[in-house]
Amino acid sequence: MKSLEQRCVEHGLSMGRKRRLIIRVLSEAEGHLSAADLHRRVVALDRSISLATVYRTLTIFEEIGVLKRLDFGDRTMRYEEADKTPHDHLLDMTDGGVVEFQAPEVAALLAEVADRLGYRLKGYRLDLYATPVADR
Amino acid sequence: MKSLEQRCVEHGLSMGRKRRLIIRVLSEAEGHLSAADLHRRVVALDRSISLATVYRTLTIFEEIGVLKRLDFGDRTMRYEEADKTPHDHLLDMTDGGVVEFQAPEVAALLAEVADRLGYRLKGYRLDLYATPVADR
DNA sequence: ATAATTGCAAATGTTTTGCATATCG
DNA sequence: CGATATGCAAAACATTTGCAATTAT
Repeated sequence: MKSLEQRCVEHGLSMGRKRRLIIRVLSEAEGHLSAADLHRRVVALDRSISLATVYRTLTIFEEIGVLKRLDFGDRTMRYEEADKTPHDHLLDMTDGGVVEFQAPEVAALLAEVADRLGYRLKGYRLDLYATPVADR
Repeated sequence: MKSLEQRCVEHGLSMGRKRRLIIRVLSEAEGHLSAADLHRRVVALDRSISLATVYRTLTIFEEIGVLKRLDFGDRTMRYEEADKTPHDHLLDMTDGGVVEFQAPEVAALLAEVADRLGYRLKGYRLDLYATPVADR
């Protein structure tokens, strides 16, 4: 699988030391990072990297399709790798945790719904809010 | 159906002139209003009503369950009446329009998906992004 | 050398808040 | 009167941007 860096080069981005560092942190990170999250981690390795750079990098990476921007309804955007298999999010209301899941049937149904309305589905955004079932 | 004002009284809110005015504008409005939208309309009737009051009113109304807060991913929150029949939103990518639709099958499927993950579905948020089909 | 990237501080845009004043019950 | 609600200006935030300085190619 192509590395983030390779994909940057393909898009004609120059690869400075700081950008490399951000890429490294991104590659090692799990889950859904906000700009502040990422900045915190990156600053731990090089305290000269500014928040503005982190924002600019995230924006660029979203534009070249390396990251996907997530919006969970609080007012901070989060990012995740774009090339993961498509999935949606279930938000655990008891602890704020995020469970990822795949549901091809859902996508199929949504496409059909859009079709009924006279539209072609280009994408969707689905977040489930749920509480864990006790017995298990 | 209970009026907004009735529901406010039930929650022990006092009903000043300005709040009544905001309620009136809200009742007559259609669709998904932002705080700025609402303020614009309200100010047309009484230019002494501040944006802060509009925000405070929206927050209160959401807390007492009269309004539902919507987040379409741009960074301004919108509100709609909470007691409308449940529905989701399809966003027309060509003109930014919002089409509301009902899809009980979707809700049913989502509940089942949550169940498979060991959760009980409490709510969800679904936005479809789509383009109109030309021929029709 | 030329173009891309960055830090900093200032600017944005939305929403919230402290406090004194006005209004409600 | 005591409790709420409001206006105003300032504060909070997340995010973006202008510009001069640094780094990449």
